Amino acid sequence: MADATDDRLRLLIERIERLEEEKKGIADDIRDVYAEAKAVGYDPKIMRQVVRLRKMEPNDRSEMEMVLDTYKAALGLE
Amino acid sequence: MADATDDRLRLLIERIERLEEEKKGIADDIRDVYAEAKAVGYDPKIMRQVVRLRKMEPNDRSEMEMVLDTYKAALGLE
Amino acid sequence: MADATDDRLRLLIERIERLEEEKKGIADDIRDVYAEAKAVGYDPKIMRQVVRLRKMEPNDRSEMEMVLDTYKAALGLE
Amino acid sequence: MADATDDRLRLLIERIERLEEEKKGIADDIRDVYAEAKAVGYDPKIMRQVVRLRKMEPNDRSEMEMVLDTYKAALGLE
DNA sequence: GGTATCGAACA
DNA sequence: TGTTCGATACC
Repeated sequence: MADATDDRLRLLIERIERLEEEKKGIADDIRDVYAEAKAVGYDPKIMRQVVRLRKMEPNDRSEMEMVLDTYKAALGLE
Repeated sequence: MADATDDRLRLLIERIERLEEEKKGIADDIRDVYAEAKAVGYDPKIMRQVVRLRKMEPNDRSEMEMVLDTYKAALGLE
Repeated sequence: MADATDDRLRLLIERIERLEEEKKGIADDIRDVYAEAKAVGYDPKIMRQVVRLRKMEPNDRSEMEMVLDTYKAALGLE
Repeated sequence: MADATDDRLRLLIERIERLEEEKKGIADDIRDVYAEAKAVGYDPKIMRQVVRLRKMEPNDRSEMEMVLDTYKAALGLE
């Protein structure tokens, strides 16, 4: 016999489950876009890197790329 | 000088970015629900286990729990 | 023209790479043990759960299992 | 009363646990090296990128970097 | 190979 | 402590 506490927990869990379904739906959409991009010749893996770079502040990105170049030079990478 | 190919890539990337924003919004909502649950005394970590269990087929779940109990007994867990 | 600073960075990187190789070797060993267990009929996924449970303090574990049972009851799981 | 089957499972689990301890020890060592590098002014996050790049085949890396530059140009990233 | 979960690193 | 990020496990 479910009491009030049980119901409160159940409602929270059900809200989470609904949200997780929505999230999964969107994740599927994203996957579809990558698949579509791949089908017309783009490299999904590199697209993911681009998305990551675009998320950064421009200043942070150029700063980061500058330091990265320094390290690569120090290690004979390229 | 952006050509048609550039635009196609850009459009794909922008679709992905919009979807990722939506996904993040929902992830934030989920986090909020767990925080709310924690605030009223529930344990978020255990709630996550429950969510996972509820995702499984009932038969699979009881099968899994039976085997787990067997292993625990074999190892003196509990 | 590598200077002293370059060398310092390189040495740090190389130490990390050696350690990562060792780590990978051990990860491979672990995977092999799970594969061996599976070959004689054990379920690797459930074994991982057992390993996780054994890592916990006995008090924490029984506490956690008690709460989990409560939640499951509240949600009609089992 | 533990039978032979119990013992076999126990031995497998214990082998895994020993290996996981070793693995954790090495992970700690790696963390220490990054901390040491940070203490003398290097950026651990970028060091991790360098380690990742050095893991790739040189050909794969330059190929990847070339495509990445193309995409960045197409998107006005720098 | 890709995604989701988990634990560690950092603020 | 809480969030973010990388590593790991599962599909």
